[in-house]
Amino acid sequence: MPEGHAIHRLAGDLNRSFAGRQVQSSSPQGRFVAGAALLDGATLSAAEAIGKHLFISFDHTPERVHIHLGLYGRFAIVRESGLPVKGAVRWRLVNGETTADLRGPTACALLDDIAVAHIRARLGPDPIRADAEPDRAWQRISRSRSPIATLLMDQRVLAGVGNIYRAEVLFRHEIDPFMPGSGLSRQEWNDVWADLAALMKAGAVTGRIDTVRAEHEPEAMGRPPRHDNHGGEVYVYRRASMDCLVCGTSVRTQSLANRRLFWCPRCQPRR
DNA sequence: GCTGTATGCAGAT
DNA sequence: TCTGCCTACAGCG
Repeated sequence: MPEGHAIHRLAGDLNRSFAGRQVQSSSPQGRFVAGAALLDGATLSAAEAIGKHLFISFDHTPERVHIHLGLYGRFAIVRESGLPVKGAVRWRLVNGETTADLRGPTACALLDDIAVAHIRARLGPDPIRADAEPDRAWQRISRSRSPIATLLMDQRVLAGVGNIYRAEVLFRHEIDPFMPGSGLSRQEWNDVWADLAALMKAGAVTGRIDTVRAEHEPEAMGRPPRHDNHGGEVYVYRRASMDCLVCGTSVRTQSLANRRLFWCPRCQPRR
C-alpha cells in the first residue's frame, strides 16, 4: 500500500522491531543474495522514509538498503520466527521473535552515500517530514503549465503523494485537477500543503487513507457506512460514476499521465 | 487455471 | 505517450 504515509509507517514498524538489534538477513528468492549476505548478523541502526523511498542503515557499514515498493511491493512484519518461506521473498529479516518479508519491490539494493544523496536530491519536499521545505514545491508548481493533478504526483515536485492523496486533496480544496500549476494561488498552495501534511501524518499513524470530513461521513449524511478496499473513507478515489458525497453529481474518471484521475465536475469546476 | 487490476516509476519511442 | 516490470489476489469459467 505504498503512498508515502505507508512507507513512514513501515519505517516506524521496522524501527520498533529491529533497530539496535542484530538481524539474520537472507534473500530466499535469490535476487538480493549478495546484499543480504553482507548484512547477515549485522545490527540494524535505523529505518527512514523519504517520500515513497525507504532507507535502512546498519552499524557496520555506511551503505544503506534502498527499497521502493513500487505498485506491488509489500514488506510484511509478523511476530513469529522460523516461518517457512511463502512466495517470492526478496529479502527476509529475522530477529529472535520477529520476521519481516519483502516481496515484489521495484528497488531493493545496497547503496553508498553518494547514491543515496542522488536519490534524495531528486525528490521534492515530503509533507510528512519535519525537515520539508514546501517552498521548493511552490517554486516549481507556480511556474508550471502542467495540470496541478500531474504536478502533485510528480515526485520531483512533492515526495510521497500518490494517486489517492492527489485526488482527495484536490477535491477537498475544490480545485480543478486540469488547472495548470501556475493558476494556483499562493494561499491555495499553502492550504493544500498543510492539508496534505495533516492527512498524510494521520495516515502514517492509522495505516489508512481517510479524507472525508466529519460532516460528510455517511452516517452524518444518513447513508450506510462504507469502507473501500484501501481501508479508509474517501470522496472521489475509485468512485467513478458513483454520487459525489457532497453534491450528488456523478464522479468522473479519466486517464492522465498514465494514471486514473478521479474528480467531481461540480465541486471542482473548470477554471 | 486464467484474466484483470493495483496506492509506481524508468526507459524507450 | 507508451511499454515493461516487480507480485498477489479477487473474480470468473
